[in-house]
Amino acid sequence: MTTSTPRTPLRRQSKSMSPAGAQSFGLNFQGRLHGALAHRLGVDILKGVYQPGQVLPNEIDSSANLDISRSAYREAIRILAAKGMVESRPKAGTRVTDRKRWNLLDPEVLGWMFETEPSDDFVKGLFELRLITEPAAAELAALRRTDAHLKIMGKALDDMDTYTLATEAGRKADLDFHDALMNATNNEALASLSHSIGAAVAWSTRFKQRHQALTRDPVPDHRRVFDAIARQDSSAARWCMESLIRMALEDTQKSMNIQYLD
Amino acid sequence: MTTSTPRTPLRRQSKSMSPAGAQSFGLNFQGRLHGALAHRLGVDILKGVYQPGQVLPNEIDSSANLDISRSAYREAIRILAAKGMVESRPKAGTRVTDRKRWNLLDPEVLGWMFETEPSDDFVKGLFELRLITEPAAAELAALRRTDAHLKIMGKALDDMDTYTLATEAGRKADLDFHDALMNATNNEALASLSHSIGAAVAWSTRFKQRHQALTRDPVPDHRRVFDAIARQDSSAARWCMESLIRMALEDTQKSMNIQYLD
DNA sequence: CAGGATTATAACTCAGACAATTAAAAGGGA
DNA sequence: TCCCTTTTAATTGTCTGAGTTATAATCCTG
Repeated sequence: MTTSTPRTPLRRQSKSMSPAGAQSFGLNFQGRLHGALAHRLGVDILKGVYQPGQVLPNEIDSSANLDISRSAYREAIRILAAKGMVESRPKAGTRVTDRKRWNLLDPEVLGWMFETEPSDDFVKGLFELRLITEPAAAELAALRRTDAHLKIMGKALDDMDTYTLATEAGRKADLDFHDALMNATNNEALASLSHSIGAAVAWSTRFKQRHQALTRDPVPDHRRVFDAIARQDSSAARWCMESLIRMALEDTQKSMNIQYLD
Repeated sequence: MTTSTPRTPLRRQSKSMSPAGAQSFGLNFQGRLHGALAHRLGVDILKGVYQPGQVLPNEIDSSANLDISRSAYREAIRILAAKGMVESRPKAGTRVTDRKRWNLLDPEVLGWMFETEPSDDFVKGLFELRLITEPAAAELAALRRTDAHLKIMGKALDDMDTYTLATEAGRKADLDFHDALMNATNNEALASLSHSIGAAVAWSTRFKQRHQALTRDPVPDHRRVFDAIARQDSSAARWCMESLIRMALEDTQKSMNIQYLD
């Protein structure tokens, strides 16, 4: 019943059979042992393998079972603690904190979330949040954007057109667009939030792409937002962004329903 | 020019002069060495003592200078890396990441931010974000709240009345109110965001309190929001929340000597 | 039964060594 | 000269084993 199953080996198998390229572009540097373990534990906590309130086995046993050093184990725990997911005290051990204290909007945590199939409710909530913040952001961007912002957004838009969301380059262009928009709002906090959500959306997009090859072309929607911002029409920017997100939500829901039918 | 000045001693001075109570309720467990160091480095990075792109002195030297072990130092760095503030690679060292990658909405980072006087722009941005999310949240809460939520919010409101924002208990009641409201939205992501912002607002409230003893009584404003949510009047809830935040913003701006009022 | 001393257990800190990674320099061939 | 490969060296990463400190739980005393 414990975590006896080794699953993926956590550490690179000595120096035999190097898979070379594999997936070179790993966003999360989990090439380090502590990172890999934090990743695994984080996903397990999100999946409910370890539940809030539960105390993990102590350092000595855990590190021994995982066949890694205590240092590496401790550093992994430190990472999770920094994200509000565990809390450790002498004598009491390390326990999973209450769900409400988890930093769900941490980009890495969001990534872990989309590692496995996130709950329908969560995805819905995420889009709801997006529907609250991004139209407002578009409105602010329309009022405050400079020509430099416009230039970057235009470039990103073109890239989205040439590559598509099916490619990594295309998804990056999508992110660039939204990032530039956020910078245009001249609001760091808002930008930070949207950066996180954007990452999550990128994950879900990838998800979508995997299960449903053909989706609507997103570029026209984006261009409408762009045009509104370019002519500083704040209310149009808001409205176009809202509609863009609703489209994406629709697509995502469709692809997730399909997913459930499998 | 380097960080030679020892400042606060980072580690408890052996076992002499224990200040006993001091501030017992420390939210951040920085009683641990790695936590204390992460705190200090985090604040320094936010203050610009270490700038984005700059590489920190290597582990060996740093830990030696600070007179702590490499383990403790490394765990501190792990914490900062988890919050997106630094990034370390073999041979290249540990460098402060680009500001855009910092998890500014991490509750701990926000706390560090308010440790020193945060920039006017940042506070303004935070309120702007609050002005976007919280009214929307109030609206959702009005639609989805249960009697259990109402009960908690009512209790918090009473507590806010008896204690005031001048006391820790009063600020906690304020947090409780907002937390309950967020739970009522039935949206985890939104709740997580507001939890972070709430913490920041609590810090700024404390700030406000320090510089300007007499502020408007916030309870009536809160009660209007509560009433609207109780009778499931979503648009009223939105409006009342918006006005509540504008009031708070006004007070904060006054206490911070911010020049540009709208 | 309350409150203070005791104990056992866990995290915490330390020191020193070795391994793995990789940026940068050195070298070699066209 | 330029590009590609090899070597080097600096830094983080990992490991081991030991001692220290905080504290939850227990025991003891009044």
